[in-house]
Amino acid sequence: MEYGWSWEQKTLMNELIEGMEFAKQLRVHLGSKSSVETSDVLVQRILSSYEKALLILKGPGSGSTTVQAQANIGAAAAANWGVPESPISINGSPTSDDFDGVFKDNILDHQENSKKRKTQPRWTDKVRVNFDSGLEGPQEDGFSWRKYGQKDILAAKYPRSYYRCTYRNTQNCCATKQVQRSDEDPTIFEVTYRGTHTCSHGQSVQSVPQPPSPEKQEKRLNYQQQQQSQDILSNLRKGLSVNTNGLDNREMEPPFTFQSTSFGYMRTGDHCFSPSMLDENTFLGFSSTYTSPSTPESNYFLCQMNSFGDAQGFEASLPELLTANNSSANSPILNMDFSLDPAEIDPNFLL
DNA sequence: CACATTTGACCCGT
DNA sequence: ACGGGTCAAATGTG
Repeated sequence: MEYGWSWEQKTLMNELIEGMEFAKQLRVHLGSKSSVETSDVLVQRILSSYEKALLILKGPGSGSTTVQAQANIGAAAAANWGVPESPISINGSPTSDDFDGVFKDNILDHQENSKKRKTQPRWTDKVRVNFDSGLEGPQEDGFSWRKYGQKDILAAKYPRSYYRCTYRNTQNCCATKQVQRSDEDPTIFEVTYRGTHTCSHGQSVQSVPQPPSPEKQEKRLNYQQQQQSQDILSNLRKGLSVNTNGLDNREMEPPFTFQSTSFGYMRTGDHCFSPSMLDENTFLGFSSTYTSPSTPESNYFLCQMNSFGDAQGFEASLPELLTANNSSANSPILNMDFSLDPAEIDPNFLL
């Protein structure tokens, strides 16, 4: 659908430009040693913009994709185990059908849901958990998921967990995901996403305050965002080094929630890039929007790129990657003429 | 109290 | 009929 593409392009363009602007502002602010709060806000806005842009690029894709990442898992007390998440798995453009399914079918009724299930975009990521490393607690990808079921799968050794967006009811956000631990390699989790988020929460944490809402979840999110801000800055100052603490490695139900952030992913077979490759000291595994208040410490995914040509991402510098991205992208969106000059971005600008 | 998780039951597609 | 996916009451948590 051309209309769809046009809309996506516009939105993507805006997000990228916005993100770049915020990045520039942040650099200025950092240079002038402005307040932590200002930097904090800017960081959030940057990440928000890029994540939204990537979300657009991600699209539903077709078929399954594979992403492997090493997550630093921390021990968590709760019995709920989190899941590796990769909300931003760039996988080309969505089909119009996919988007129609997501944006139009908001009526929650069983038959509609069944119908929707078929038309919703769906993609799978594989995330590897590094059990040697630790994770303090649940981490999320910026989306807020709520577990609504668990099922033993016939052919699978481990149960499959079902999650849906927390804001399904309040915002008709029908995104869901399934998490299945791999039989062969228990450190790998296959996360199947269905639908895209239409909610205004989670990944797209806006610098603009959430619209005043009577819903209690809003309050909670605000608190979480504050936590995020603190964590983000904290991590930035620490150079975002990987945090690894003990992990309670349970057989069936890892008591952790970990996440791969939208920055930590790339999907196999795609020509897209992962922002986490931009600078392993700054962006790598940087969760800009995790919403769990229980996870002050971040855990990061060290992505093992399965693709991006030769999986050399970690060695590449930001400018190189940006150049590569521009040249390798065959997405019309990426070919848009926005003046992203690699030289303008200091790979360490966030440090 | 308000949220999330657990888990058995139910629904639906194959 | 079977298995995967979802619902919803019970339960847990802060």
